[in-house]
Amino acid sequence: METENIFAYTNISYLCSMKTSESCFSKCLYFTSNALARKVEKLAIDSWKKTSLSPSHGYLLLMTLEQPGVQPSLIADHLQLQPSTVTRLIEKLEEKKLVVRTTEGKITNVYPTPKAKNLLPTLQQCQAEFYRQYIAILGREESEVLAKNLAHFSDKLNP
Amino acid sequence: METENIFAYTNISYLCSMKTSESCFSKCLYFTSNALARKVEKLAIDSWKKTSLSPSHGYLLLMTLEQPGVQPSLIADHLQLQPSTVTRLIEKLEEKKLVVRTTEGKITNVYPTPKAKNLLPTLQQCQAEFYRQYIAILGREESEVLAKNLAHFSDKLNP
DNA sequence: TATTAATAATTGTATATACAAATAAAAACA
DNA sequence: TGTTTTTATTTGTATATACAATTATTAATA
Repeated sequence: METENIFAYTNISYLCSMKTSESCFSKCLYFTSNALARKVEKLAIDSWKKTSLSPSHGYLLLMTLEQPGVQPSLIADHLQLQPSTVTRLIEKLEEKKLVVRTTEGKITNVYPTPKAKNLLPTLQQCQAEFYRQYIAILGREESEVLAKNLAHFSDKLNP
Repeated sequence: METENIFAYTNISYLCSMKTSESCFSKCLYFTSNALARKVEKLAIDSWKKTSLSPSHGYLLLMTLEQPGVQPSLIADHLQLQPSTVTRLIEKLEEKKLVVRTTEGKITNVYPTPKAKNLLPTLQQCQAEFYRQYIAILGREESEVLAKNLAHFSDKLNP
């Protein structure tokens, strides 16, 4: 396949004179996707701060509350994380006495503790707060379209 | 501000029956942006494998080749990474004898070594290869629009 | 039924990244 | 000129994440 290098025009003075937003890197999916993810992450971390949980932990905990006994493999699937990562997240929630695990054969089930159940409203608040925040900045319609787009392109890049 | 919770409809059976791509999380920027970034990252890692450098290291090294003496702060700016992260990346490249640092006062300059200069064609190849790969999967036009979009929304989420 | 293959989860190890604090130098300013 | 503020960089520390290998269990199959 023929492809010119979009970065071929880069040279010292050019790069030097650019603002970040016009950098050649801003045309590159590697940087744009990472930068966006990090900024969204930051927003999410802020929103979840009052629970002293990271967004991943928060969402995982929500999953166990919505679906007590949920299996790590399903969690990994929905949160789009590796099984090993999910194990680590669960371990931490277990330490905090927010979930318990039971294992039967090769199947593990994750259940929320009463402490987690009490936390549910706060968790939902955090989730809503996060949503509200990015909506406020990006716009409702735009946010929805963006998320849809990201999901679409993400799917195309499978696995 | 009034905002209904887009996730409010989630419940056990619903979540259970969904394919990942229709999960409520696929409407959430947190997951969509992270998932995309990770998949793009994976593609990039593959493309850069032949240099045994991570994409970040590769791009940083390219910057020093395009602009010998470039300062960490400018690198951080263009690569959209924290200064501390850039320091760590440079340290590693220094270990590999690919860059050298000189410090005068508070200013540090990063220069590519001859070894790095020899590597330039390979680096450019990797960059082009990465570009070619995602173009092949996502389409040229689509990729460009996507990157532009990501940069746009990323900007809006500043700082 | 016995063997093989697939699946679920975990553990060991490595990575990139960030934040906050520290250091040091330069610039602003009073 | 002396003091304060800003800037550039680095260090210490913590995090999330991943990959590869391992364990254990279940399912498939010959």
